[in-house]
Parts: sequence; structure tokens; C-alpha cells
Amino acid sequence: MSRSRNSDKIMINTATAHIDISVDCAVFGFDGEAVNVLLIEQDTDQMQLPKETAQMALPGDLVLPDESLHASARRVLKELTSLEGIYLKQFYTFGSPKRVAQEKDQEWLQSLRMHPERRVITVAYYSLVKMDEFTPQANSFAARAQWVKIDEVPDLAFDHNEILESAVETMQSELMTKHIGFELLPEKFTLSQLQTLYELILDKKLDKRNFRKNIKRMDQVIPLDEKQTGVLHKPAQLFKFEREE
Amino acid sequence: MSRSRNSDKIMINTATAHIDISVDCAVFGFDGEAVNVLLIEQDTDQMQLPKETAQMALPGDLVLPDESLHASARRVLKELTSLEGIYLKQFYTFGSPKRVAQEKDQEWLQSLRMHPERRVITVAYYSLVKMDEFTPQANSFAARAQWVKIDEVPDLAFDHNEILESAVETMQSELMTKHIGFELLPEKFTLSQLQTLYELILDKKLDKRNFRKNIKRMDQVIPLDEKQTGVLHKPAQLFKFEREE
DNA sequence: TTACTTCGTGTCAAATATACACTTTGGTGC
DNA sequence: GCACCAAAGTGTATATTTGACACGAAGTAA
Repeated sequence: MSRSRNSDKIMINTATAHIDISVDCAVFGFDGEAVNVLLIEQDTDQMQLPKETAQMALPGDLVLPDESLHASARRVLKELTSLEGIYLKQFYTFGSPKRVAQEKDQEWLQSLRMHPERRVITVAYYSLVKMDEFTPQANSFAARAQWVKIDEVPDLAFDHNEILESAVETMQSELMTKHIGFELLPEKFTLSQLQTLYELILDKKLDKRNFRKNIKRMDQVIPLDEKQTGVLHKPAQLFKFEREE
Repeated sequence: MSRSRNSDKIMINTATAHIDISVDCAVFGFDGEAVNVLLIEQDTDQMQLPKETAQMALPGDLVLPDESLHASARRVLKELTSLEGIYLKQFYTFGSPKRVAQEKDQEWLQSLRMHPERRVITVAYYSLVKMDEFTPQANSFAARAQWVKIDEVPDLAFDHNEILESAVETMQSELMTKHIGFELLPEKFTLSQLQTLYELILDKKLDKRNFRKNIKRMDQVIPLDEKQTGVLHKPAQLFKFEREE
């Protein structure tokens, strides 16, 4: 099939031509104050690398030979948070030939990967977790995980800043149409919490009355006979979200 | 890094563990009557396979070792149509472990690929071409290409029906927000042509006056001092689309 | 000139989006 | 128990957008 097919045969069949596939997950959480993303600190100790070279990265892993992409993302997430059945969505695949070839990244890959020089194409997912259900696992992977406010994210390994930015954009555009905001809130929430979350994700102020008008005409948002407690002002009514099938 | 990282090391290092990466393109065109997609007929003659086994497929190819994903899609498209600089958009990555393992597909892969048994993950793009600029290349790849109306697409190779369906959905959802409709029309077009195209893509009737009201308030659509010719009724005014930067 | 076909146009009603400010409620501390 | 604090909760008027709907105008062909 055409010229390129022939060149495949010539070029693919060399040791350097293998391409690895990974998944990376941008895992978002909301603590009432800010939207956070889960970052992993590269483990320089174990790798016997100088601490200065430690970078933070989105959690990710190579795709296993018999694992679907989605399963792979689920696995990464489960190892990290032990959560299952949470919102997880593929949004883009990053495949620049040099995306793991920068010097800052090679050092780390060389102490970790069998084929550090290999090109890696990564399928990126974003995920939304309720922070109050988040229970880090007692393994070295999750132990080095931490929540970082999305506007305080440092320079990350590989092209992970780009991936993260793209995840945030995807989340913004899906917020309205897919009601993903509720995935970040606890079971019971107030409308002010919901509004704060929307304002943080969309990065703009919303009008309180108009916002409530809109929310209240969604019949998936159900008022409870319960009020907020432990606040030093008028307690707000609690609501729950019921996803329809 | 954690259990899975270890299992990578064990499992990746076997002959069967390599995963190939391809791109597949759903190339759409509009002939005034219907929306068409470019399909390739698998070349059973050259492969010495019985003709009954011939299937149609979306054009695609393995990603070359040093080629970005986008470049790879551009290459496939150029070989097929010789067109450059046309609308091309990544929309999803399909990675089910068994997606090329069905019997109907293996026969063909075995006469074509160096590693027919390998799992292939494919990054899918959709593309919009003006059919009047489409010039098939004189190579065997393009010679077997043909336009097929999207509602007459037969069973395709691999999971290409699923990919195509997903491409159509993406196109539908991007039609309004990204004004991709104009990519399918010739330089000069009438509002009726535009409306027909919208109705075909969205698969629903639109009201003529309301449609025109909406289009006319887009200042990217510019009326020309020119009319349709060669029609046996009142000729329509021509318009052009000017993408703003 | 007639017949045919598609082009091109406006209005009204309904729904939705936006802008905007004050009273209510519960808790705390005196 | 009163005063204060802080956020909750609520309504209206205006502008904008959407959706439904029908007929004369322009050109071609016979």
C-alpha cells in the first residue's frame, strides 16, 4: 500500500523504531477553595539521582500488552487513589516524536525504563474525584502524590504542562453540557459550593441569582431536607445530584 | 514506581508485547447532494487473496518512527488526495487490544504487515476536503479510493465503522462552534448549498429564514457581486467564507 | 406568455439571558 | 437576649435569542 507502507517495512524493523504507549491522567479534585490536580513527585532517592533533578509529573504508566486504554487509565487511577468507578475521560493523544527526549526527562527515564530512549506516545485522560473519598494507597506511587492548586502547578516533567492545560480546557468546555461539576463535589453540597466550583473552573464570576435559576431548573439537582452545619452564619440548604440514566 | 511499573518490566520485554501505532483518517467531502467519506478498497489482487475477502477501510497507515501524529495524518491524506493545508483534526484514540485481531482482518494483515499479530492502537483524525479540489494521486493507494455516501457505508475492516461513526458525531458537535461546514464547500457557494450541507451533517431539517438570519450575522460570510449560473430557476447569490485570524 | 422552480424576505410570540439589591437566618460574643 | 456578623436566599425588568410561519420575485424553457 503505497510508498509509506514500504518505508514502514524498511524503517520499523530497526531497534530504535519501537514506540511505547502510555496513559497519563490529570486527576482533579475540589476542596471548597480551589481546584487541585494530583501530581506525583519523581522518586529520585530510589533512583539514586540528585534531589535537584526531581520533577513533578502527572500520574501515568505504560499501557500493558493486553490492556485497553481505558483500563490502563483506570489502573493508574486505582493504584493512586484506590477509587473505582469515577469519572474518567480520554481527551487527546500527545505524540510529538521528541516529547520525552529532553535532557531533564532522560535522566529520570534512564534509571526507570528498559528503553529510555524510546519515543512514547501518550493517551491523556482527565478524571474528577471527590476529595473526601480520596484515600491514597500505601504504596510508593501514591505516597508521593499530592494535590496542587491548578494555578500553582510548577514546571512538570515531559510535556505534562501542556497536557494539563489541555485537560483544563476540555473540562471547561464539558462543564456545562455534561454536568461534570457534580463529580467533584461531595454527595451533599450547597449551591454556593457548586457556584464556587463553576467560577473556578470557568475562571470567571457568575451572578448568584442567575446561577441558581439555572441550576434549579435541572431536575437532577434535588433539594434535601437538611442544612449545612458548623458554619458561623446562616446555614445553606443541602442538595444532591442524581444522574439520570 | 509501584507494582505496575514492575509488571511493565517483566511483560514488555517479550516479542509479542510491542504495540504498533497507526493513524486513520475519516475524510469527508460534499458533492451538493450528500456527505461522502473516502474509503480505500483493500488490494486483494496484489496480496494474492481471494476477492471475496476484500474489505473497505478508512485510509490509514502506521506512524513512522520520527513523525508526529499530525504529520502522519497529513501524509496519509496527501498520498491519497495530494491536498495540503486542509482541515484535519484528531478526535479519538482507539486502543482495544483485539481491534485488529478478528479473522476477517488477520488474513489481510498477514499479507501486508511485518507483524500482523501485533496489537495496533490507532489515533483517529477526521478531515474535510472540498471535493472540487480533490485530485486523486496516481498511486495504487489512491487509485482504489472512492467516495461513499455516509449512509451507504458498508461493513468496514477492523473497527472502522465505529471510528467513522465517532467521526460523524464529532463533526456534528463541531459544526456550529467551529464553522467547519465551509471547509466542505467550494470557494463560492450559495446559502442553500450551505443549508443543505448543515441539514445533512446534523441529519435534520432547518428553517430557511432562521438559518439565513443566523448565517448573515456571521461577518465571516461575505456576499459576492456574483450569481449562480447554469441553473433553470432564479439564480442565487454567491458568498465566500473568510476565516478570521 | 405561461409554467416551472428555487430564491429571498419579515413579524410575532415564547423562551432565555442579563443586570441588579435587600431581607433572612443562624451563630457568636457581650 | 441583644447586637453584630456573614453568607443565604429571593424577584423583576429589559434585552436577546429562538422558533414558527407564507408569498412575491427572478430567471429559464417551451
